[in-house]
Amino acid sequence: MHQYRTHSCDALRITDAGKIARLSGWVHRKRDHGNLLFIDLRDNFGITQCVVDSSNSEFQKIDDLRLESVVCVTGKILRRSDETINATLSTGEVELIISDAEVLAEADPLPLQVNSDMDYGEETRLRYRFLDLRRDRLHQNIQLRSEVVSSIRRRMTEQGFTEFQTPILTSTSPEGARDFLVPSRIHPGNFYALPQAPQQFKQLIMVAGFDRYFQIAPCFRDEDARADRSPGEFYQLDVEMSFVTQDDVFEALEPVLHGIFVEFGEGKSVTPIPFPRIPFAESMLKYGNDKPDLRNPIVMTDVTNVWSGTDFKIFSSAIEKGAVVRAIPAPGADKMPRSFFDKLNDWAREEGAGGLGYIIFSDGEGKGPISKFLDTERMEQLKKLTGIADDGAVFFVCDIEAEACRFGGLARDRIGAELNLIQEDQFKFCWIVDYPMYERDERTGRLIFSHNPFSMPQGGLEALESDDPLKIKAYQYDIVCNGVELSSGAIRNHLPAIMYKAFSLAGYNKEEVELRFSGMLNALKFGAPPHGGSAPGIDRMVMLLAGEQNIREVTMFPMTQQAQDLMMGAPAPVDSERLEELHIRISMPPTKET
RNA sequence: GGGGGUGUAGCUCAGCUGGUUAGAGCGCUGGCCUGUCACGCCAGAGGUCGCGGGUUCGAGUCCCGUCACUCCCGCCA
Repeated sequence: MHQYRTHSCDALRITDAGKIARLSGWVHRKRDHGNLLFIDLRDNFGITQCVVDSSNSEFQKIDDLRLESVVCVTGKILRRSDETINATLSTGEVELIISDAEVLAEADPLPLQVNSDMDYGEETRLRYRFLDLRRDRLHQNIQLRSEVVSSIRRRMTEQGFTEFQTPILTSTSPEGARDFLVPSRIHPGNFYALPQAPQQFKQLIMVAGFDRYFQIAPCFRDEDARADRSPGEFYQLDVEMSFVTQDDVFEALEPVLHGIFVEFGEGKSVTPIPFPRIPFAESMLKYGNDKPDLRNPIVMTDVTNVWSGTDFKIFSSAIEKGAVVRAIPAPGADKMPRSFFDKLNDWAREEGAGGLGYIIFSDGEGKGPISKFLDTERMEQLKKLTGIADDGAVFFVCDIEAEACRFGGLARDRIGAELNLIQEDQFKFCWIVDYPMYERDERTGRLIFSHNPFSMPQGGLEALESDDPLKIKAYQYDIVCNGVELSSGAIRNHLPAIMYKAFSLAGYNKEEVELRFSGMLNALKFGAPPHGGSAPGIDRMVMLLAGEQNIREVTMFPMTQQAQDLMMGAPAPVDSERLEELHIRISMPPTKET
């Protein structure tokens, strides 16, 4: 018989009755009846009830065990009597009658209860992460994550992609986020950087002729955390392909994403292939942002013309100064009480907007404080534009375009949630395409790259030379699911001439570009294939699939919001000898005076 | 860097308008219980009310500061 176990704690069934079995696991729960003791023994796979009574010499040893101690028990498998069957356990028709028991490891009293689904404070959970991970919910989430990653690997490989590793110690990249730096011992005063993403490497892999690359890639960015953003590190399904158009990238990724979400989505419906493609400008107009939650059926429209020149001066004079009015149709809102509209108005004020104007339609007639400013003709136009004609309400946001989009988007989310319009049982995917290549930096007035400086501008060199830079679009795209940005990607700029020109518009001269991107540029000068790719976030995909609101719930060993690992005690000071070796001297920030 | 929330027993929380000895559940320790499955019953131990200062006859409670966790803004392709 095996030293530790003949079966897992999820293996025994009624057909095993009569056998001698050996199980090892954690003491999940004890039910002590004095002379009869039940132990729920748990391992990775499940739970089996084990029984011992006081006539057994092992009784006292087991009776003394605290919860979460590790024990190996051996004994006969018995069919339970009909009244004692536990239908909630897969092993509930049998139990193990303990004849021998060996304590493999004793547990101290627990700082958090493993056998409970109670909410615990984040600090306790992170400090004792190994205990939290034993608990069902987190255990399942991490298991799911592993299965998702395996399935991604299989699906990518089947589509002809090849997995490669790229360096973790690399050079600092001038664009994007703050780098994590690693001091060089051999080169005093010089630093490696951890990759923010394997962006340049994957392009170099294409230049090297490997055609289709993917990697479950760790990415490191020294930026502040959010609920959906780990501090420090996260993982991407990093993808790059040669000789492809934007549509080829979409067609390669859609079946993988669709397949994953069908496989692990537990019956929720998934947007059929091909996913809708929504131009950036259209998304901003209709949804107020570039990561629309399409489970919300509300679509905004521009109704500036409806309000222009009316006697409602708040809107009409703002329009004269360049503001726009966006309508947020709210089907069914005519049935809501007055407090619903007041609450939304209060919320709008808290968000810094002037308020949230509205017109209520019931039986085809417009009512509400501002409806009197619209004559019949304008009212008809409004009904036509918003699709709200007989029953419902229309909310209005009036501001300069960017602010109207932003706030309208928030209001759309809010109203959709309040009216229970969100289709919770769905995964709604879309591509956002045609991002602008450049935007104006509001503080400096300078032209900056909107997204990736390595993206190919639509229209190529000609567009860069003759068009208004702010009108140039890039072959740059995001994939969005249920309002979560999963990835961004692009067809890359593989031509040095276009790269020099693209950077010069953003204020970098040829020398600077060569200095900063020598590796990349050099490679492009020796025959680079047209190529492009994307990089969906693994953590966020698993978050969506697990139905979690927080990325720490799908991360095995996360750090706190302040980027500390409470379990391992990182970051931590190091010995002065280590610092000397690295040619580093600490310069502490001044301590605050009180 | 900024704004909000939380911080009371090992854990989750209650503690009113400032007023006697700060409570409950779980866990822990001891006792009783042979068919439970969140077993039940009895008893006990366990507290720098995050920390520092202030107001007050009196502070868990009010004020100021600070620290930790968290949510958000900035930041982040």
